[in-house]
Amino acid sequence: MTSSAPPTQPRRSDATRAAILRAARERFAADGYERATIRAIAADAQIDPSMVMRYYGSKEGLFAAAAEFDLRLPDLTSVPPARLGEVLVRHFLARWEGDETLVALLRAASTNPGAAERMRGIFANQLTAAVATFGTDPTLTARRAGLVASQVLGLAFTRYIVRLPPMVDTTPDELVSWVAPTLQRYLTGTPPS
Amino acid sequence: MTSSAPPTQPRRSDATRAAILRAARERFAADGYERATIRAIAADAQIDPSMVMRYYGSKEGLFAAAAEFDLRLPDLTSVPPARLGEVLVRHFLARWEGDETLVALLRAASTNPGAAERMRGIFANQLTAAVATFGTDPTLTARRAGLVASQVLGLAFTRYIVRLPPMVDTTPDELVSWVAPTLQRYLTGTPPS
DNA sequence: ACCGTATGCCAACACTTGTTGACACGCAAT
DNA sequence: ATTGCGTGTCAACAAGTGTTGGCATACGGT
Repeated sequence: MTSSAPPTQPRRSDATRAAILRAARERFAADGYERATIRAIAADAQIDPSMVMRYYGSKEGLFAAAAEFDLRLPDLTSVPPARLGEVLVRHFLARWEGDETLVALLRAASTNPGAAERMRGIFANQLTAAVATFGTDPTLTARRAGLVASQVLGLAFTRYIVRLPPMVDTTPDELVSWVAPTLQRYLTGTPPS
Repeated sequence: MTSSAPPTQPRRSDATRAAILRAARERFAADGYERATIRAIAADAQIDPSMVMRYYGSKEGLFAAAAEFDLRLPDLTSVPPARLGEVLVRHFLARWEGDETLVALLRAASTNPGAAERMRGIFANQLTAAVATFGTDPTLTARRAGLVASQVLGLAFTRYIVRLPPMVDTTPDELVSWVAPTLQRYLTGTPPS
């Protein structure tokens, strides 16, 4: 997402590349890595399967391009410490509802080692970095971030992947008010004995 | 798991059937539904692929048999209400570490609609039923159960599927003490405004 | 001993997969 | 007009998939 490309002049095939990427994200999000076939993606993008290979090299390469993702975490230092949990849940929910890339990554991460590795990278780097910005015991930072990830990914998993009815039917606002205190404690709570 | 079969007399092929089921669970847990091939499962069980078809009908049938699962939730009415969260996390962790069936189901549920449906059934029925045993507002029971599922499945997802390092390295006891208060609030906490 | 049946293996089918190479068209520069 | 190259289509390959039918063998009941 939002790649800052070097000032290469636009190619005539940019529209096709974008169509492929869009179709790929949809299919990966809906079907997972293995069920999303290059033929189906090409059909959605209304081009020939061989174009996918030419522009992205392989299925793995296509997925790597389609699963580029930035959590776009806000600057947590400018957030009132007591509202960290609320801000985080709300941000994650908005990020998920508005961009299916993360759902694609989530689905694929269950079965594709490369996707799992990327997911690990995203949360280990971006989330842990954000948690580290406000000064708590540095030895606990990784664990706090991991716990936050567990609740936030569990929320996404039950709501967007498994689609548990109570999690699908609940409004984002209600989810925020239930889950925010959890993240708040994971982030700033005193470690249990 | 632990199926209570009618008193049919033991077949000579029971050992083979069991070997297939064991290999299937391992493969489904390690690779997910689509990457776990019948040929690989048969090779693990040291029999011919056609035997799998004869005894389980199809790959879907094999998965259905291999993913039979009971959460074995304890009787929550005999638990001190203040310790419900702790008891639940500990139970889930133990259940996961000791039986790879749930991991198989979890992996498969990401890409296989049937597996997702089964996962929904398990949590909608077994967990919701357990939550309903202690009397809270019945209109909130499903939501409470859903929230518990989100945290518990997120724990499993980050620890066993994506394998986020901080979640893998943390001992079960530490996880319990962090997560128990979360479940406790989801189960018995007053609903937020 | 005989016979029906359960158990197992082998070979093959029909299909889908990712991937590749050859060939046609159209644009831009010379 | 001609050359080169980017863009696109078509057909095909090799490998792997779930699945099926036929055939051998060994067991259990009579």
